[in-house]
Amino acid sequence: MLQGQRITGLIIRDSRLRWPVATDLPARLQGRQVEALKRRAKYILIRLDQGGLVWHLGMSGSIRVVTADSAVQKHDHIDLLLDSGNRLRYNDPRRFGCFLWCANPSRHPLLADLGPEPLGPDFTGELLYRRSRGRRQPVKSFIMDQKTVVGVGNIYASEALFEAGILPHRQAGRISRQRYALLSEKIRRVLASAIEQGGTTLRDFLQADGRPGYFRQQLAVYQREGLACRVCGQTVRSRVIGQRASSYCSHCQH
DNA sequence: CGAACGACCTGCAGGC
DNA sequence: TGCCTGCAGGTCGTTC
Repeated sequence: MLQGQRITGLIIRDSRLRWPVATDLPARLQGRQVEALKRRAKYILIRLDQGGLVWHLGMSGSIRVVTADSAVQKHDHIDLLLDSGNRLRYNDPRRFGCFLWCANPSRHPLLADLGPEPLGPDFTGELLYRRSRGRRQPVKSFIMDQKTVVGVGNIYASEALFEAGILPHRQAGRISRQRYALLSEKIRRVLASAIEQGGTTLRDFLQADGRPGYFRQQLAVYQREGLACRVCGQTVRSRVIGQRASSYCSHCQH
């Protein structure tokens, strides 16, 4: 339990992340008490008795709970020392994450324009429909835009569009209210299912406990280009949309 | 304003 | 075997 613990120190081994870790962070954090732990989109927000932290794991970051004598591994960037004697050790091979101090983490500018949580009550088909009017961009780009809804990355966007029977390159502004109702439902279902299975392991991604995620086994189109669609048998196709590989079944999706 | 796209970075796969 | 290239991912910042 992190809440209630006091921070006894911070070790910065490698400050190179998306933004350099501030050199005054150890001094700022020393002696602070953790008041609350929250999440918004993929940001971890830690409220302290004075200020707090905005922490993002990028795509390859992980945190493990270790003790002082645990061997340091490649890409271990930061240790957050706690008065329990444990440490939170942050490892991030690709350095896409960040570790930022903020006077009020939940009001950090990075969070200002984020759309609703996909599993929360504010995310509806009606919202997708309204926000998409007049938009000419592909629907896949639209749902991957964090201003539309947070948390829908390339894998889950591809899968949800397949489940909803919508072609990824279809113009967002030309999709009906009814189809967006279905799409919002599928986005929720796909994300909930992926979370249940511990995420999707591609190459080197692992869960916090070191086990792989098992959602990969039920991917319908993502990274299945050239293979038979699991529903109709037709070959899964792929094209680049918004600089991202996007696979789909042209028989099941319209 | 929306939209497109480059940039960041490393590990891995594939080709030679 | 070893080198080189290309790709993958999340999301900000810049440019059109």
